[in-house]
Amino acid sequence: MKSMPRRTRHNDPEGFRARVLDVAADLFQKQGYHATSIKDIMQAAGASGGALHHHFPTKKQLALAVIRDRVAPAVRETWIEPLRLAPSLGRGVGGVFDEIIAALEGRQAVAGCPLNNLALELSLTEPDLRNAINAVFDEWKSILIQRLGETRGGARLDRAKRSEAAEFIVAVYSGAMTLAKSAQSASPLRSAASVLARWLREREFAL
Amino acid sequence: MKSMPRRTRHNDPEGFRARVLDVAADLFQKQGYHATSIKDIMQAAGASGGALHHHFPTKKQLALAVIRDRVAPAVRETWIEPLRLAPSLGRGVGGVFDEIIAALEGRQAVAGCPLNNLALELSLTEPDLRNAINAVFDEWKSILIQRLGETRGGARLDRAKRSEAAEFIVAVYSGAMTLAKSAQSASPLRSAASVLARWLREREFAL
DNA sequence: TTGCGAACAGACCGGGTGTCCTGTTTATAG
DNA sequence: CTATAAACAGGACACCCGGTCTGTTCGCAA
Repeated sequence: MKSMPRRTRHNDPEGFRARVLDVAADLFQKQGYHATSIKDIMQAAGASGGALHHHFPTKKQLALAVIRDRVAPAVRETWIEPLRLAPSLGRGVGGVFDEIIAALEGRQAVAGCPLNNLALELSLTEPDLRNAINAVFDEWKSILIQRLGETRGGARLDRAKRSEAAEFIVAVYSGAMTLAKSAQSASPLRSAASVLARWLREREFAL
Repeated sequence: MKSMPRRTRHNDPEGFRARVLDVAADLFQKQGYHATSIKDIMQAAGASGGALHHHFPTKKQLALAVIRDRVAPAVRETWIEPLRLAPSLGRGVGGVFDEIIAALEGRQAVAGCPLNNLALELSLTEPDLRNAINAVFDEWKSILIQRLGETRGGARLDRAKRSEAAEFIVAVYSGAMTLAKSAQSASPLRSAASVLARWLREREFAL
């Protein structure tokens, strides 16, 4: 059990861990996993090699923690929860796209979806990381399948067809973000959002 | 001008260059750019350091050549040309998906789309490579826009809307391939193909 | 045949990689 | 207060990275 918080504390493993994960998640997204050295992370986080190694024995384990404790929560926060709380699926999907596009226009560079980035760089060579990444995609798909079932059009479909539609929505977003990163522009996301919204309406998946 | 081909030739710059590009394209796709060392390439191609450096002074220039001389032609061969020659856009898109899915099932691992892989790993940090990658995406979009204009549904759209639809198709494929690589399964591609085919039909983009 | 530049071989370099190890400090339980 | 383990510091480690350098061989043209 944790003791009461002390005013003056020098050893702060949780704070340290959080700082390192923040920095690593940021650098992994901006530079990629292999292009980021642990020295980069040490310097950006103000961490010593010993401390880093104490909390994350290997770079791979650090990446796993980044996926579990940073990337997955980020997807939940920007996609899954808004989808769960939205009044309708159409509003939910549209709202998420709008949020992401708005956030993108505030920045000067399009870094892409962190889940996509790590998925393409690591899923083929690192099975452990692939599983962790895949779990997030599945969670994402699940909420879409669920909410799809509540729509007029979705109610007409069996589970397999609903799964198809959910996968399709995720694919549209992932692909549009890939194009956006390559073009360094939010425009592909706007296109995708517009076409996808119409698709949802026409198939009666919107409400 | 090239001279007549000799029987016994020891210096074979074109053959050497082709071998290196083949090997590099393969390793870049299977392991990623940063995870592939030039030593890996030397060993797999049976090339000496001096020869490699003579043809490709830096790793980045090798990557650029891989994109221009291997990745771009691959996209042209698997996507652009079939699209150009297809009797209709719907047949074209459907046929390409079928081909890719069939090719995937022959392999034991899903390595993903080489253009996607390189785009996400390099486009943010290497502007030169990003431009080369982006050019391929544009070429891909162009043929889609052109053929879209020949369809009943596409003829009703202005250039901007046609561009939106073209970007959408590319995004669906890219995203589905990302999911396929992450899941190590062709199933997301099958889902995407099915939903996309219906979308093309309903919007009268099929023929 | 000879001259010469392109094609290639292989050693070499400085710097960086991820990981480990030896200490030292800190917090807490007894 | 003392014992003990966790939290941290920082250097050492062996290896590998991308790139360069010098030297040799080849092909062709004069």
